[in-house]
Amino acid sequence: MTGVLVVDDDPHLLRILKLALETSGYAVTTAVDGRSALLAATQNPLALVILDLGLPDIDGVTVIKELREWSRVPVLVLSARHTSEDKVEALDAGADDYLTKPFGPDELLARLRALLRRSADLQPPEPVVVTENFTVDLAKHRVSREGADVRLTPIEWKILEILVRNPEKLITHRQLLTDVWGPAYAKDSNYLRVFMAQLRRKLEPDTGNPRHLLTEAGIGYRFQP
Amino acid sequence: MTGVLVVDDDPHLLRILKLALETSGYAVTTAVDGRSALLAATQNPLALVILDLGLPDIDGVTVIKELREWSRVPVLVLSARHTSEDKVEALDAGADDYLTKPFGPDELLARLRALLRRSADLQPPEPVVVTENFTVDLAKHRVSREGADVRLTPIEWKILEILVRNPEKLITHRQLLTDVWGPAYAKDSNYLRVFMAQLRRKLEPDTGNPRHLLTEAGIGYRFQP
DNA sequence: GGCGGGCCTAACGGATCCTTAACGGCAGGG
DNA sequence: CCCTGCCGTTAAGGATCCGTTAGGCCCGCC
Repeated sequence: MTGVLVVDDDPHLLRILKLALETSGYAVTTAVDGRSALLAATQNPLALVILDLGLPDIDGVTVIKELREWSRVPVLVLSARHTSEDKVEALDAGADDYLTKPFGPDELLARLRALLRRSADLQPPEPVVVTENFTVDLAKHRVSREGADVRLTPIEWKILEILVRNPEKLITHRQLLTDVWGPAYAKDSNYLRVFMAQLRRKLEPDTGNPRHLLTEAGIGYRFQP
Repeated sequence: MTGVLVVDDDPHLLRILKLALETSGYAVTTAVDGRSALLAATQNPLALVILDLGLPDIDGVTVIKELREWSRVPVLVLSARHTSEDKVEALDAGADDYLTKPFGPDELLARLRALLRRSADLQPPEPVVVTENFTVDLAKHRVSREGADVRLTPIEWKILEILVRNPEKLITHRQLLTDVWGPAYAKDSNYLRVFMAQLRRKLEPDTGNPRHLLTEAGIGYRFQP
């Protein structure tokens, strides 16, 4: 079964789309805003995303950019805005097609078939770790948050890399110190605390209550995806 | 070089399209009817076809179907007909996108980029890399800026080539040094800084604020298309 | 031999980054 | 209640790294 995610804040249109798609044989999941759309995209195996640009919480283009940081799923954009600038912006952000409202259901389904046909035969694995707040691309050595690149210093990156490569696993102070600074610096100092504070300031939404870079008192740190 | 075939029976529109595409860095071949279009498609290595449906000899949809019997090249359809039936027919015949006249050149180029981006996943890495400021032709060993060729020394080219072949990926100093000068020269000196300055002076519009040849302090460099 | 292009070295201002120290919050134990 | 670890945060110094320029060396070419 082909999974399709439909994102629209209009419940009426959402119901119509869901019905039309399901009668055409697709498995449909829905979302009503950008936040929940990105979350749903991480949890379901999707073959295509239909995205309305006019969302209540996040700008639709931002949703595309964030999605594109870790996924290549085809994105078909729906929008009431029909200027060239809007279309160019969405397409260059990573969308695959742009359909202006009002549209006929036949055309939507045809464009959907075209996209699915084109992307039917590719699925390369991606060395990208993603959380709801930031994404880490190990291969490209790059970390971004809310669509924007985050600049990390060499030591910050090294620490983050070690933690991210061992999700949910507890890494001791000693291991981090020797891996980053070398065996000579294995004795505890407060380098680590300083850099963890830096990392959290750059990546965590609430520095006081970290959600992904957790500390295990007296032992070490842990990365929670 | 990214080859694009443009098929249209209106010589005026054809000339406009050809010019717009060439200034964007594509290699354009043209055809004025369906017969010659199918012939041209067999003879040139193409990355994309832009096809006007209103041709004098063969019906456009038939052209798509015939083309699809042996080629998977992305097809972007132009047409004055804007009914759902026309779009569905063309898309289901094998077209990848359907753009109704009149259209803005910006939108056409954006949709073209979207199609090329999608189909680039299957093919080996592109022989031509284009940025808004300069283009690099890996195959022909040439780089041009604002239409004019840029003279690069052998070492400058080697550095640029390595960076461009790994878009957005961070390349460490060590890797650049060993790849360009050999393993013996892996120890840091400042050749690299000198040559990066040279490259930026030749390619970047604002040397002080590089937009494509980015430096990652303490680690290496990154090419941003 | 003169000449020019390409490559390496040296040096300096400026930006970035690492280290260190100091302070406050928090919990547990005396 | 105070004392003591442990952690998080901030700020400032000094060290390191980067970009840039200038000059000298080497080699091929006129």
